[in-house]
Amino acid sequence: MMRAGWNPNRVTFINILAAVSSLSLCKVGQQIHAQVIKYHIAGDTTIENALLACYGKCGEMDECEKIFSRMSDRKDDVSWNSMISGYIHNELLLKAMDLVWFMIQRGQRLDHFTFATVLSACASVATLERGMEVHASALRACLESDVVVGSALVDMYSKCGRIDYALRFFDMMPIRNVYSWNSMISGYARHGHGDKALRLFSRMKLDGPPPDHVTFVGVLSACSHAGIVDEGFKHFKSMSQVYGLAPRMEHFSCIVDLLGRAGACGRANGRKTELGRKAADMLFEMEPQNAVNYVLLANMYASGGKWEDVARARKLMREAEVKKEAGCSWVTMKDGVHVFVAGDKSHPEKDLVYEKLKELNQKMRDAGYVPQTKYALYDLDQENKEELLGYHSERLAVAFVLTRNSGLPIRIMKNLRVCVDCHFAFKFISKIVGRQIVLRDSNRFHHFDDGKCSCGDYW
DNA sequence: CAATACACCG
Repeated sequence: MMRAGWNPNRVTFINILAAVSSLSLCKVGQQIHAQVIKYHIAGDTTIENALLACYGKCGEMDECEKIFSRMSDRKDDVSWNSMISGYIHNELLLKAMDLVWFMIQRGQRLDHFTFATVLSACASVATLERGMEVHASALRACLESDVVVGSALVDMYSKCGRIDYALRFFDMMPIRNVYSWNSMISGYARHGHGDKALRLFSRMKLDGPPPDHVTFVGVLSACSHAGIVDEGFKHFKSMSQVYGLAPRMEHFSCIVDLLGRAGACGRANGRKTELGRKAADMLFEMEPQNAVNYVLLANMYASGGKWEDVARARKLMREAEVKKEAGCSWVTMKDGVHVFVAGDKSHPEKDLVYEKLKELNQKMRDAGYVPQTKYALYDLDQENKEELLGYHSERLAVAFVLTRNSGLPIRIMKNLRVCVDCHFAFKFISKIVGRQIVLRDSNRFHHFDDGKCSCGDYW
């Protein structure tokens, strides 16, 4: 266009910046920024907003802050919202919340974009208390019946462990879109209510919007969490055959997981294992650096007792040199959020925590607890295995909560899946201390009460 | 120009 002698104007730049930010092309964004200055349109609010969105998606919040402060009275709602969502996408939640708080204090009206973004932040860190405050603000702003805010609320309540509130709200919504239905179906899946998820899916097919690929992620994961293999396959087939939706990577993941969890590959299900292996191959091709795919395949074989295949999957993973995230757990107390990592010695009350853990361990052993070391995939001797298992982050978190007095359910959040041993231990702990424990792992919610877990030991 | 839903997770 420029070679042909045309000059770009603000509309050109708005569109270019939108394209660049959707691709997260940071370097290109900077070049466009330079051009914007050259063409003397850097003081245009829409252009500045597009730059904020672009830098935010590229992880350049420092640059956003510079632009934002330069904008002074040119800022509009979009500028504020872009900053908030930029902070949230870059995991700067405190800064995002500070900005929201600042907006409220200066009497600025929050719109449905702000609420949706802030609720997704509450959902992602699972802070129910804050989520409910945001809900109350949305109510005051008369945005509670907005479908975008409503869907975000359903998701927030489900991810914060209150599937009951999620359903109550879902049922009250005057208008529901595909996001609302998907949030509720995935919520049921996350809480292990496979039957309810499938029933809601049937209802959606009757009088809801047409299901999309996300709906099927929810449906398939619901089947996986509840161990419903055959019906899961039926839905997987209907996805392409009835709804014309081509299966994506995430659907193949669900299928591999479904087979693994149900232990189908050890049984007379050779064809399905074959499908699982093919699905895994496709995943490796699509994202060879994602550790999760290797773990999935290994789990599928492990559940069927195919140990040589497990070893082979793990070897593949080593060869691909993939890395995994470190595990941590956190709890919200009156004095704030406390984070723990395995074997952590950094907490200010660590002495009390370890003392409590020691006391718990003794009581657990007296009650018949034996460390489930055979499920730990470390190549270590028995003693070391027990040592490592005994100090997983969720144990530190539960011990920490128990050093403080209260009768409320103990709510613990963890970024990875709970291991067999910790799951076993938590059942004992719930009985010994007579407290309900709600553990949200990366996968789902576990409700421990009086020596039992709501997942029925299947997760 | 900003927004909500998504499986897997030593």
